[in-house]
Amino acid sequence: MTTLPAEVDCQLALLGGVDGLVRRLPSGESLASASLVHHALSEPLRLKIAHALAIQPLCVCVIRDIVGIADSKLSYHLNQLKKADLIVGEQQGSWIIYRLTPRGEQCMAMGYPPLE
Amino acid sequence: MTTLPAEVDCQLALLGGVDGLVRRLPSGESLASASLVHHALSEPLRLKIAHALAIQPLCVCVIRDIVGIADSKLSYHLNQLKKADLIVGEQQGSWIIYRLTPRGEQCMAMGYPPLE
DNA sequence: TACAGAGTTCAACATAATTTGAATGCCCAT
DNA sequence: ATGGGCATTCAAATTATGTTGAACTCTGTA
Repeated sequence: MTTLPAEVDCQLALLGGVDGLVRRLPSGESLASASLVHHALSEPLRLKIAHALAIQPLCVCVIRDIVGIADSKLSYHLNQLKKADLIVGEQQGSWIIYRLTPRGEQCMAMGYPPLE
Repeated sequence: MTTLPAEVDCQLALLGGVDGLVRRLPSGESLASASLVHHALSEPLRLKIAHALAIQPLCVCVIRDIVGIADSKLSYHLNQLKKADLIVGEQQGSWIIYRLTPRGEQCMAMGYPPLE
């Protein structure tokens, strides 16, 4: 009598048991960094903003027209995207123009997640 | 005097203004569905579990050994991944074996997000 | 039937994320 | 140097999410 289902036990043995499998997983830092990106895009509002910026750079007032929310709320969400290094804002005259960072471009270009 | 920064205004005009840009964005449903996936993977713990299941199907007790958390907490997070349609559990004898769904496979295979 | 192992569920609690509106900062034209 | 437009910041209130441990379900076995 084994202590695990055969299907699991057998494949796991080939990897070197639980330890072997664990060694093939991304590091804690990689997981933490990746989960920050997921978190930033886990709000439909922020995802929409990211998609809009994937089309072209935009100033805050146009983004506001696109998503239809109050300024302070928008600032909050732009900040979340900034913290994940997906967007940056650059002052131009009295406007601030947001655009995707290189990382943001890469992320948006992957077409992730795949459609259902 | 324009009411928008030239860079933004000019490109926006080519798309048909704000309306034109909005028409090129994913639908509300697409955004909602995509954000569910991001949300499910926005916790390092859940992301780790997804990576482990990308290597091979596993029963709950092995997943517990991998992530080192209490049963009830693990159940909660497995359930979050299930709700996003990334994993499924199948009873086999006294164990439940979790594996990635086709959608989960697709997502994990994309190597998203790209490394910093 | 009764028991043990494998997982889940539940409700109470703790923590974290989001919303709101008022106050503020910055830039530019007058 | 004042005013108006554009945008951010802050603290308070709300809501969403995650954690905990005890109770429960289900399966296989004696």
